Amino acid sequence: MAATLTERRLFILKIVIQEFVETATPVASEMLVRKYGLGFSSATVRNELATLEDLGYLTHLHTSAGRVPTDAGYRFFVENLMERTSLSLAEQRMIRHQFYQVRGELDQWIQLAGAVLARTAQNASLVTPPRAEHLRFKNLELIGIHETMVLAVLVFHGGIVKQQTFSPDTARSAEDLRRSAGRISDHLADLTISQVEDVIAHDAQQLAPLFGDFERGVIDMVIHAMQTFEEQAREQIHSDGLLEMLSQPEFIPSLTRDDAERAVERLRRALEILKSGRGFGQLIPQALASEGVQVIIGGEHSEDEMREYSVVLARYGVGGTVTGVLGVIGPTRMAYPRSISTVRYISSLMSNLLGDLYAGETRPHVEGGQ
Amino acid sequence: MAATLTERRLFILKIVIQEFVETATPVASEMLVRKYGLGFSSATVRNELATLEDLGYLTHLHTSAGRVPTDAGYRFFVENLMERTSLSLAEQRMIRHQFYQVRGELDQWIQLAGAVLARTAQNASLVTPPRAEHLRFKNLELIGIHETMVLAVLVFHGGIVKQQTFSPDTARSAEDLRRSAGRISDHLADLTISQVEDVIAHDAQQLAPLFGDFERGVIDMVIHAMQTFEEQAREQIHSDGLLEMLSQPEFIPSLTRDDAERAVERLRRALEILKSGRGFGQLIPQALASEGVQVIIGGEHSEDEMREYSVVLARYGVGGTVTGVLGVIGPTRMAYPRSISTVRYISSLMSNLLGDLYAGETRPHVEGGQ
DNA sequence: CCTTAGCACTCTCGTACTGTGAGTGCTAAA
DNA sequence: TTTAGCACTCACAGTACGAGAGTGCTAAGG
Repeated sequence: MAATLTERRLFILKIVIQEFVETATPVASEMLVRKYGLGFSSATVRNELATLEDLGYLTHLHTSAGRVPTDAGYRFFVENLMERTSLSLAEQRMIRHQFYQVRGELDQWIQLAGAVLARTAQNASLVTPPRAEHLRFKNLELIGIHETMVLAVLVFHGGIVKQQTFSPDTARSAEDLRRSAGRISDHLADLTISQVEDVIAHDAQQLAPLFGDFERGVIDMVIHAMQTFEEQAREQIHSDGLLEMLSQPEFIPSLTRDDAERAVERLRRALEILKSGRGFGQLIPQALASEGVQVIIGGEHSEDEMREYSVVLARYGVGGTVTGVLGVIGPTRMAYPRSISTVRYISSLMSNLLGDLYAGETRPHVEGGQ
Repeated sequence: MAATLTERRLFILKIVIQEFVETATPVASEMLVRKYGLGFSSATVRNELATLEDLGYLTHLHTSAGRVPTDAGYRFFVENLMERTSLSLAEQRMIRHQFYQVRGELDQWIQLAGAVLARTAQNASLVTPPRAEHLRFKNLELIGIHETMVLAVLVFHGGIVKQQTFSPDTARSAEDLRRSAGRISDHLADLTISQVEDVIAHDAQQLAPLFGDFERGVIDMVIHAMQTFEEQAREQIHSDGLLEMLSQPEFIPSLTRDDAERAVERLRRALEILKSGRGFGQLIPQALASEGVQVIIGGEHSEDEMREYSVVLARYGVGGTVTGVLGVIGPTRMAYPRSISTVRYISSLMSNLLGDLYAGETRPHVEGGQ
């Protein structure tokens, strides 16, 4: 039972997994011998395969089919067998160039990160916007659109901007609006929601002369906007690369009836997972609390719907304050080395970009730097 | 040959289409007689069906299958047979309520419009943001994030906001930034891109004393930002409701082999169409130039990839200046009355909402108004 | 002339059966 | 310990067949 993992067995396990990842078909003993010019016969390989199966790293779908890695097999591969590579310098340069094209536009970074992850890892990707735990107010601008409509531009620390229109009870001049905005900005500068609420609650008397009905209304709106914005931010997950993932063989039905049916079902499920974000909901906070690249393989997920998928995640951001999560999701049969190096590279790239937005924070250096 | 369209034939055509839209299975003569209590036999119906087939409104997949509408059949139905309904008041109220929840947030309107269209019409939806043909500058705000990083908030007419960060060569105080922003805002107010360019090119001498290197740099950035923003806006198509569309029977494979395969293929195609926006690219400008609800059915599309789909589109917006397009896309077997009334309602709702943002423009009144 | 009952014909769909090929597991010998 | 040999298993594709649905046509009836 308790067979040992000889050098040869490790090697066979490794090539079985690599082979399966590449071809998506169960791998046979004979084939390994031929393709890799192994110095021993297929019967020997079969014996080894049987042992690896006993150890739980491989399985059989049915008696006369080739071997397929189990989740445990992938886990072992990721932990002990695969070589840690980096993206090629050419790829790195190309990616950096794309980010350079949209310099200065945070929203675009996120979109681009998703697109690049998907294309590079040939799987779906997910990116959450970088967010501080709590929004910190920085500045408010009020711009009259017409007599009864005002555009409020709220700026928060970290270059986060939110716009919101509202119609005040009484018309106000541009000058009035500017003054009001200035007064409010001065008083709320650098505060979080709860601090804003505190200030308003406690200093009501002192503020009364400065803040009329209009200003009170605006502040209420600011609080409301910050609250909903924080809530949205917590849940917001950009996903991309659906098509890339769907071009994986798992989703391309062979000619047999039930496989086609299963493929459609898988497809629909995958869609639901990506669209709703259910399935990796809990993964995000978990990843936010970790360092380095996280890999969650198939059955290791806590949700059933995810047990056919693996996720490669990494935190990115500056220091411990403004962070987001990005990663790749795909079938458990995934090119882990590539996914991992992609996620690692993009996350450090994004960290660097964000670093430029924040002064005085520690700034990790990206491989092959910018 | 040149058979006439008697009252009875029209009625039969109508119920055939309604039946097929509802059940997604070819409709048989016997079944019509039973279900609709027709006063004549199935043989008679068969004769009539044959005539309608001669006229090009129906087809046969093979000899012994029920009738299926052709594109021409749907077209005739939409034009002459279907009764124009409106969404129920309850639905209208529910939808208005949802929009009320996100009042003041233009981005959310678009997202919500897409979601509501999809859910109500049970198909995919597409929405382009409302855009003026040309951005018109309104206001610029410069906010220092730290010594070497400045956040620029550009506000355009129509409440459109764009943010952009950049790092100036030399550090500047908050007061400096405000003054620069003010000067630039004053000079560029209400201008389009080309006008901005003109001003800069022609008034170089006069402006020289006011605008130093820093201001020139900022203005260049503003021009660049406006350009890319306009380009992006032209191409931007939000789509939603992929899942709703995919729950249509067209995408749910029956148990037969080739059908399953075809379903997967359809699915993949649909995805590509929605993701890339190819396929209805030309439809958008076309819809922008038209009034009312446009229906494009199957083979009427100019692209082959779209010939299995129908699109129901409408322009929305204020006057002729700030407009967008929204609509529904799904299999040609579509509940046209419902899709059309949904699109009609949402488009007038969006027009109304936008109307509040623009003073002095004509403002069409939405059914059951807000 | 329109309607309809009757019936033959066509085509799909599901099932059952079969041969083939790939690949394993085991055994016995080297 | 390795390996040749072989029986065994199982998916897969092709074929055949019966059942069922629905049409188209024809001939009779109003």
